[in-house]
Amino acid sequence: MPDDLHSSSADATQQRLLQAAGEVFAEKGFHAATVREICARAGVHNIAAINYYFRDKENLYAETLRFAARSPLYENLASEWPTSAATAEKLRWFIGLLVEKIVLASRERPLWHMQLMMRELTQPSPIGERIAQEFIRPVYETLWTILREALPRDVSEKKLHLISFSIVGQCMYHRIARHVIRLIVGEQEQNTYDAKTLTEHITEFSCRALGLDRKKSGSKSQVGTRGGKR
Amino acid sequence: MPDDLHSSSADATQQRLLQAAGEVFAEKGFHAATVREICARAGVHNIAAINYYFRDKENLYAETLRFAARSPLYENLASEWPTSAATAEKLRWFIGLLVEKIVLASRERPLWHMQLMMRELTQPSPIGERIAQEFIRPVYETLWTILREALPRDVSEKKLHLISFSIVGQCMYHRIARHVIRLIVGEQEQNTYDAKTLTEHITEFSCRALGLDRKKSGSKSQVGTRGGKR
DNA sequence: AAATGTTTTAGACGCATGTTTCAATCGCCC
DNA sequence: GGGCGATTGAAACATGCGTCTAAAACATTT
Repeated sequence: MPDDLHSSSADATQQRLLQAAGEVFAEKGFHAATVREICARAGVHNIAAINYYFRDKENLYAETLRFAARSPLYENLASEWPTSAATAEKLRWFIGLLVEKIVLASRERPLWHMQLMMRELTQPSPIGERIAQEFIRPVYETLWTILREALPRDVSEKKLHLISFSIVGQCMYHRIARHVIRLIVGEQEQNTYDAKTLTEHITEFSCRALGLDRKKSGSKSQVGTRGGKR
Repeated sequence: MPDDLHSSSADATQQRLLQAAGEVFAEKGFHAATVREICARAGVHNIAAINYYFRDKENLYAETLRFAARSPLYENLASEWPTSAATAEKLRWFIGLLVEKIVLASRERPLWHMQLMMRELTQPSPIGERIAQEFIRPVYETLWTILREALPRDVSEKKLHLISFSIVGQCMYHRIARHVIRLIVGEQEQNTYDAKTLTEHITEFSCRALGLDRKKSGSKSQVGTRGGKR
């Protein structure tokens, strides 16, 4: 028999605890989550392990949040920037990133990462406030850069803020209010809201609102509301 | 001395408990809220009052949610419908209603009503799931009616859903992510986001996206992104 | 094989929670 | 004024929580 058969071999219990804690915290929140349930889901038979590996429950929570913050979103924001593309295409790239990395559960990463982060963003706790702030800032700064380039110079900073909230709000709503959306359209249709569909819709909606053409970086638009089938 | 001077005269302790419970539940959530803090904030010196007037903590929570659901939003949705106005004006009326009654704290009603409702909508609990569902349904049905009239007939139902989520998402984001917004623009600027400002921006943004004119119920639009100061 | 540092186990601890109990008090009607 | 239901008061209850302690089991090195 292979020597890595017994349960606690390669996958250190510390990492299993972090994984399980992330899931439970994301589902139930800090207070409703119990260390006993976390240990049970991690397959750890004793609850003292949390105090052994992590100091206490609060530190465990902060650690899971730190882990979730190390998302691939960061690297994408920094590296894969399409510098040469038209402004409308940059906006599509940004919206696609938000939808793919935050809104929808990606196959590469477990879904509790962004669930937990959203929880901290909508209801910040003293424990993870800082972490969540440092997570969300670069997102808006990236969007600002794109919008500054896309819009006329005389657009006020306040208007720019409102526009960015309109765009980010559209994206985030599909994660934050996913229970409401499921209620309205049913689980079946919600499953058809994949990354491509949402990105296409929100980009189209926003570009028309801003008068951005999809081909060049001009500021005039061509309208005509034909949604059609998809 | 007047006979209604003592603290527990006209304002029944039951109502003070409901009010206090609503505030605490809205701020901290069901689990983090304690009956002792609720009683303290209500000025009730003994904690058994909660089990006396309301059966238990869960029922108290459901009762506060029921109270919050009886919002003036309902009456407005049913009665003050501007039937004769242009479709763009109907959309502005709807957005204005959402912003005023849900997003911003109105003077007429305490702010915990919608705080609590948003909490239940974003993270539904078995206790209040039904109440929250019955609250949000009419909102979307009203928006559907407006959009159906405003958009061409060949717009698919799925597209209509996506559009409605784009509009509602823009509005709700200012309540759900108000901590993020405060972080981004600062508390000072956030205070300038009054009902009029938000309604105007979201209406303009959405009407342009849909190609709706602001005067007639036509489907052509006139663009030119001039934000300017407000 | 012995020693040493690391991890796991079992159990108990103190504390805060929601709930219950029962007596005391108040308001009101006959 | 006495009787009586409704309300309030104070204390105690059981339970579940996060944390701690100390010994056992394990792994690794000497």
